[in-house]
Amino acid sequence: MLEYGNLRKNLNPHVSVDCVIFGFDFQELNVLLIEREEGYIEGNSSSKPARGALALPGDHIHEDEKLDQAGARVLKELTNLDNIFLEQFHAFGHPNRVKNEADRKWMKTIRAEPNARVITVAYYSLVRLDRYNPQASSFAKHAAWFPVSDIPELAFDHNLIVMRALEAIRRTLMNQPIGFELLPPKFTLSQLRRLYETILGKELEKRNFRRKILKKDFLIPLEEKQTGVPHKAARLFQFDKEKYESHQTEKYDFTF
Amino acid sequence: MLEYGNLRKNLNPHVSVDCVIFGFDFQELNVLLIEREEGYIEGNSSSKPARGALALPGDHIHEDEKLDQAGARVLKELTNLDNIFLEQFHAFGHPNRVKNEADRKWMKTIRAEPNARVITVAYYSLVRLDRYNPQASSFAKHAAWFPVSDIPELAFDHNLIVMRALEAIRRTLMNQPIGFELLPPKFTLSQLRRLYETILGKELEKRNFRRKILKKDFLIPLEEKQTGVPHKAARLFQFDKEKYESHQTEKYDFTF
DNA sequence: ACAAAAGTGTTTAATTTACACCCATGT
DNA sequence: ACATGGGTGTAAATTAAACACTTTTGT
Repeated sequence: MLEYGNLRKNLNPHVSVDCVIFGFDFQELNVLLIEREEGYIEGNSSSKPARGALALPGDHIHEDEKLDQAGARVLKELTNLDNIFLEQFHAFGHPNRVKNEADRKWMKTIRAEPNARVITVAYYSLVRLDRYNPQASSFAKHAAWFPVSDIPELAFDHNLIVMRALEAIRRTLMNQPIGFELLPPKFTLSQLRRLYETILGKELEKRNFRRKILKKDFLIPLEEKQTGVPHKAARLFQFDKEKYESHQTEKYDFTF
Repeated sequence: MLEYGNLRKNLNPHVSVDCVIFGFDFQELNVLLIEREEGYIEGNSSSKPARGALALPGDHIHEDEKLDQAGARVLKELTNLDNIFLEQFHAFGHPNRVKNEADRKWMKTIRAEPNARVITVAYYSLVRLDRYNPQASSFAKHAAWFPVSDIPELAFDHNLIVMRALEAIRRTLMNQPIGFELLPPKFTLSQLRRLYETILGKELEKRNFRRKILKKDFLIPLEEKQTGVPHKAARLFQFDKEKYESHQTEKYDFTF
């Protein structure tokens, strides 16, 4: 259980982690943001968020905690999910990144050392929306999904962090099959393609995409089909992580 | 000028930067390591480095300094070079990363807070050996190049950091033309190919490499040739950064 | 003359691209 | 019946891979 505000012990006031949690609703790529409130957990969630009242989920690290653990803890506290894809992508440390007036005012209410310079280590995380249960966590009423195409103004340098996370996920998407982390275990090839199109911001030709991705040989075609759709039901596939990892082979190709 | 040891002010004892500085001598990829000595600068450089006496160049950040600035400062102090390729690739923060006995003993002699947990933000840097002048800096006699194929045991978690830097440079080498940062302004295609072969640890076919890299259209062929080589002199080329950046176009391709 | 690396082309296979129609399902 | 997305194949162009001999230079 979390102790909050100035009361928390074993907390390193100089280093934090922030998580850019992505979710895909088959239409858009979304980021989970929290509405910050005085007192961290308690507070009235009914008031409209003021300008800059939204932020990435994050926390200071504990003194005896690895960075990845801290990231996983933040994710767990917010979503109640374990074993979620989570990858560090950049550290942000501008000397004034937590020093603007609005942010400082808020920090004074919740931080032991509100004037300290804070370096943050940023992670991006991929969550299947069907796993995210807003009831599961005490933070839930403070968190909401925002489409990446329309992120509001955020606290600190969090808009920058979201942008960098997007760049990181786009880069990685083509080099590692991370897209599956955003889809349910069984999915259609069109859903997969739309995921790629959404993240890359680019249309992909249906037949060619299908051929390419199936050639990779880590997609297991199921006998199952979609149901309840007002058109021909699509075959469902499963991602075979084992197969991917065993077939994994270094490949070098100039892409510049 | 650097103030050292416990006397340094404005220094953040919780966060450091470390630089993995790569250099290419046309044979091997090398890393610049420093021999750590009590008192940081002063000390006898004639004694043999003891086990674990080598480390990556690094320093704590200053309170008013950006992370990238801190990295550039470390590089500058060690090599007297400005405007060098330098890229952050990972933050390391294991709670015990600076807590082993040998390391702690040494830290007590030079650090204001030897017991503090230190998160380090790691950079890799690419330096042309012809620019590195060992006379230029007061650290020079403490620094030496080591081939990446034979890195000795290093302080802290620096062996891990070097490994991760190598992975990062290999990944980036095929996606961005960073290799040129390791070569003199004028180079032959064989030198360029050997650079790629060395970093990737893999032979590349001469004619195909030549065709591929020339098609990229950012190599300017010069009228000049090599001299003093006991074989047919090769044509020299220059990398045209402007041209690269203008031709720069997003390209998506599955490489998994 | 010899050793050593430079420079050059072609053939074959694999991959990429562009493109259009019928099918199955729910309303 | 109609609207919606599912599913399929081919031809042409491009790119990748494999491969060997002649040239130039210093010793």
